[in-house]
Amino acid sequence: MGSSQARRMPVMADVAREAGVSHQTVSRVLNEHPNVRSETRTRVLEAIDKLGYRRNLVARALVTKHSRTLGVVSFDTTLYGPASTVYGIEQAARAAGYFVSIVSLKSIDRSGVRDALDYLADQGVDGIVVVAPQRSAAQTLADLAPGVPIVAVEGGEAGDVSVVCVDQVEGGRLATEHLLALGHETVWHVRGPSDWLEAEGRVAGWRAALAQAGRAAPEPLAGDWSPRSGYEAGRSLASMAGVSAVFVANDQMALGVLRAFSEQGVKVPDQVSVVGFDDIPESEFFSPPLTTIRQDFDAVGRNSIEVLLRQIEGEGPRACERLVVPPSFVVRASTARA
Amino acid sequence: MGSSQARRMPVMADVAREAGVSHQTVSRVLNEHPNVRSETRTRVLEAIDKLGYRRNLVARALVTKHSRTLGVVSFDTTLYGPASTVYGIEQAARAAGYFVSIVSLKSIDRSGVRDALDYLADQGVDGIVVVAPQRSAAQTLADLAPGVPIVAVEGGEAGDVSVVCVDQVEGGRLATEHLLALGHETVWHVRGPSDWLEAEGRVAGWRAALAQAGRAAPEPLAGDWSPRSGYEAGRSLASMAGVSAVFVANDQMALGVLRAFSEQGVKVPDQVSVVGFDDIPESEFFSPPLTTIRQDFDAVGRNSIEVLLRQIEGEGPRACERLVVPPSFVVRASTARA
DNA sequence: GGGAAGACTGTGAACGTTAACAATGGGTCC
DNA sequence: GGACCCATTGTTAACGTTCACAGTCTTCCC
Repeated sequence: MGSSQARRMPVMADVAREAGVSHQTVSRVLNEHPNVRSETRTRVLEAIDKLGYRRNLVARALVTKHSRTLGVVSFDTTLYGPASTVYGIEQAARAAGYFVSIVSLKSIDRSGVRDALDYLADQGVDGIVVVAPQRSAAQTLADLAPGVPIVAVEGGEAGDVSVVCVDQVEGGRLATEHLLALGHETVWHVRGPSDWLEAEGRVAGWRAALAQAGRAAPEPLAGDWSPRSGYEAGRSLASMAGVSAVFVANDQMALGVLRAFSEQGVKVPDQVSVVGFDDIPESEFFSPPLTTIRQDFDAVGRNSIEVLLRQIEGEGPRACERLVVPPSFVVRASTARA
Repeated sequence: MGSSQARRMPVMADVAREAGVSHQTVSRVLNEHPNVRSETRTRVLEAIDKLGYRRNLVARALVTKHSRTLGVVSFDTTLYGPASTVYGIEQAARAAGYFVSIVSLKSIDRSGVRDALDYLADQGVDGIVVVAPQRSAAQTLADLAPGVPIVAVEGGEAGDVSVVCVDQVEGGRLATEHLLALGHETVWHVRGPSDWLEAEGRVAGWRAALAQAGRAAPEPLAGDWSPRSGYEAGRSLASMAGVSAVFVANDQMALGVLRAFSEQGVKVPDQVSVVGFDDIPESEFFSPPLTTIRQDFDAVGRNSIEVLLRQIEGEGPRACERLVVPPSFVVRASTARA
């Protein structure tokens, strides 16, 4: 207290003077260069401590050309899936000593993704993770400003860029096979928006399972991931005859379906079985507790950072990896024998 | 295609040469300095375009001492509240031309917050928003590395640092008064963890409303925000006599309470009325749809950036602001006349 | 026509770090 | 004992931008 603007932050030269060495020796101590006499090292360390010196990472980044910052582009981090993935990414990145700079897109159009990418590249990030599971986003990645490594999460086919994703097709298949195994004649599906690769994958898994069992696939009902859209789909389903099993593409919509059924007096699981997707923390406490497919978002986040760092730090030509995380099945009380 | 490593990025000097001016003139064009002949400006702009030049923000930050990056420290961005707040912050920051660097804490202890703050300060952020509504976090902010402006979201009393928050006490009061107005003798409360300021505020509002109406306040039941803890509290409440109205400190726990009541055959709202807090997207589709207190996380995010920027860009002594966002009341179907 | 004000442009020096290279000193090996 | 190596340290020059200041060229006024 006292001086209005504490005297200027000490720099490396100040530490050097204090310790009676050159600034380069200070730099060497900071960077753990092996060839520094241990007595010198302690002297420098003491000086650093005494002066309260902190290395200026901006200056460092300027000369090394590495910011130790990773960029994350995501769509609507308010949703549980993206939020969890970003969280996993952030944890993994920090553990690896990287900062995380984030851009949340409100809507995904080609130019939005491109802008976000440019924006992050300008800032000098060492690599970028794109959590944007829409087809439109995935395509944009192909023709990106080169030079900065990229990993796509849930990124579809991926011509040129590495991808980490959950096996959505397998998830859809698991859900459907479970319902079929319970003796249901066929399985209805409330799908996610058609622009989303995840939605497509789940539809594909559902179709495949039905086809394999030789059952007809009813027309899927369209949703937009929101509980409301699930509710509306639920009302439609409740009014239709012969619906005994529904696979809903995410837990939020499943909640809406459950609500609609409950309003219409349709008992779950007595009259209709319902399976969701995601396993959000709430699912276990739905009425009834929801049987669902769990995605390990944490693993996705961790893996994407691993792949990205391999690209950043690795030598040689950038191999384009594709890493698939398996989903798992969580049985609760919303499904029953037909 | 072709060169394995595209030739080095052009720098300002390259643009200058191309346009036949000095590097300083290029800088002036980039920074929209008024005294540049418009013909010169176009020439520079063309050169920039032709070369595909992009300004190096790291070098710029080194000399200006401003990174145009804001730090965000948050606790568990997987929860709806923090996620929404961070989202609002990010949108507002980007709109103001700032990058956002984020640190998500797994648990909040004094040293965790301090480390996060140091970490961000090292990176050279121009300001920090701390979304850490625990008392322990709030206290740490007081004795922080000075020099970098800070705003606390949901930060409690705040000796020295600006705070933006939702009026939790008012929220608790609204919920309780609503239930009292419906004719309930008293209102039970499932509270959040005691370390959280938000939990305290809601308890205080609930107590105040009961006291004002001259009613006795039953012992609150402890929860940890999770649906499971709500479920357990719900089981206790279901087994107790004379419970007709419950104010639950967040929607997730309210879901657990609803589930427990449903299992025990307690009808909501016929036998017991329930009010939640947050208004998460799911609440509208609970069984029954939940009456709750809505927090405008978006406004909180926007306001916190406004306050922070005022501190960063404003001249003069840093005024310590306190901005309170009012909660609003959402009536749905989980409450009824006693 | 002399001078001053202002518009426009250029030159050199920061900013704080790491990289590259040079210098010193002590030892080892033959 | 001289060549050579290695550990340790210092010196100088980048990195790519903005800032401070110094020009130059108009223009305008008396």
